[in-house]
Amino acid sequence: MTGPARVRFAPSPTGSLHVGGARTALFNWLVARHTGGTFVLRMEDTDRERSTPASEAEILRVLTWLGLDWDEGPERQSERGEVYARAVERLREAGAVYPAYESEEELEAQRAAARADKRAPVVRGRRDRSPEEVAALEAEGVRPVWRFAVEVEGRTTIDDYVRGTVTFEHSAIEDFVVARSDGTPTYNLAAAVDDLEMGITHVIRGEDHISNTPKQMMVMRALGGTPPAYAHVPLILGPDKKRLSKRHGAASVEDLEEAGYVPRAVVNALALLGWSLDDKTTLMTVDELVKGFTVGRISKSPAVFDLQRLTVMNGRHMRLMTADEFEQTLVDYLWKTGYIAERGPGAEDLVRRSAPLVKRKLSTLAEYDDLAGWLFRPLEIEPEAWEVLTQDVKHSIQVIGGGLGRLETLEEWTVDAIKDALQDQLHIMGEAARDFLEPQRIAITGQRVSTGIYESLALLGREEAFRRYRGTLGRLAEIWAAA
RNA sequence: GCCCCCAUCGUCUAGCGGCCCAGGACACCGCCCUUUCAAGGCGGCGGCACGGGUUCGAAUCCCGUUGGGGGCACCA
Repeated sequence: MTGPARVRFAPSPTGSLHVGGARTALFNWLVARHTGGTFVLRMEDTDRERSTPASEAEILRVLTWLGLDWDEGPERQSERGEVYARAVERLREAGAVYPAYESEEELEAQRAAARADKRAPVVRGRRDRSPEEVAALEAEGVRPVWRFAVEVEGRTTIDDYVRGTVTFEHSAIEDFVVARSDGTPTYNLAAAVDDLEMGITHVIRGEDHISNTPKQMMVMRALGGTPPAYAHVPLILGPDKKRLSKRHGAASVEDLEEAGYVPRAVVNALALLGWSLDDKTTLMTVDELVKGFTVGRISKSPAVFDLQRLTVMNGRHMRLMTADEFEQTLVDYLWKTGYIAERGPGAEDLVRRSAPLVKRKLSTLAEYDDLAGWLFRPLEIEPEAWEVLTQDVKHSIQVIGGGLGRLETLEEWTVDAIKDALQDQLHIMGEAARDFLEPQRIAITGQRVSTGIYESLALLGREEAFRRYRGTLGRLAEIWAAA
């Protein structure tokens, strides 16, 4: 593949953007950017029943979130009725299509017969009706569909970038419908006409479309055009090896966004589903992907989508962000999910100040609350943490009291000063670090797992830290007294 | 039933006849580092679906079997 490519992403706006669709969009976008070409966005909304403006808006929003910008469009097939009508007219003049009046029952009978006969279930209408016969049917009010007259002999061969040469015998291809009885175009007509008219050079799409490809090629050729190059990419599967769908959990890009994944990680993970740069590279920036992406390295076999892999990659990408970038990403996410709003004034500031404490520890933005949630509420010791303290009440009181006593002597309240003081104190008391520091953590955060202890104390401020220390000591003292 | 495609560790993959008694990543299991959890470092476990060919030589080529996926609408 050399020179600037004109590629397109052509989703049907009938729902949110799926992981599989997103990857198709990404591959197309990468080819456009890699070759300095053009990325065209086209809405395949000829199905008026299922297509919705809301779905289209959501797809555009998600593509933007992923950073996949388009150069042309969105074109809408629903607005190109005349283009398709003209194409059908040309096909008619060329004798490539014919009006078919067969009833649903007749078609079903044809298919059933073929099946019983162990033949391909192809449907062919009668191409040789006399003008009188047609006139009679029309008089009865029967509206025909227009079918493509597939050559019965021969074959159509796709030269596919990922699959190599794929051949379809015409005998197994039915006379597919090109225009419905109400005059509207079908997918195979509209897609072929658009790919031709929009000057698409490379069609990169899911493997589920491969059996449509010979039909679309026939339409293009009947129209006097030359089909583009094709690359049919393998599908993305769920853990059960079935095509990825909603029932597998997070299957749409929107789900991933809500679950706290960042665009660059999603893009990286998506690119690596069915594509690889070499035998080693896994963590890649968008720029590196653009630079290294080629269709030639797309794999042939379907890939299982592994959320755990994405999660690891997400953590790595977040750690690679600058402090400011991460802070802003976190704040944006927590506003979007309502987290900050629910916590009222001052919450954003607290999130910003705690951002450095969680940057190295998060693998998704949604985990923020697990580590830092304690900052937003009065001390509240979780049961498992309380159990740790009450296993040896006396020891807990000594250690926490020792920590507090030492901290009270501090003149300046900084991370370094706090760290030095507590480290020194644990040595004086002859305690193992773990035995000494875990109670301190629980005393102020109420959690066994949280942001770092020194940083947490510093962030909390002297006064609030002491209040929490004393609160915990008080509760422990009550138990000690009762015992 | 018919047509098309695919087949390397649990998962994502490298491999396009000798560099491979198969390399990397995630997961898993140890160890190190360490204030918990992580992160990071080191090591381990683990795979060429099966059967025939072709070849001096096959994960790589051919055939078959098995398994998996996709398609078969006046849906896209």
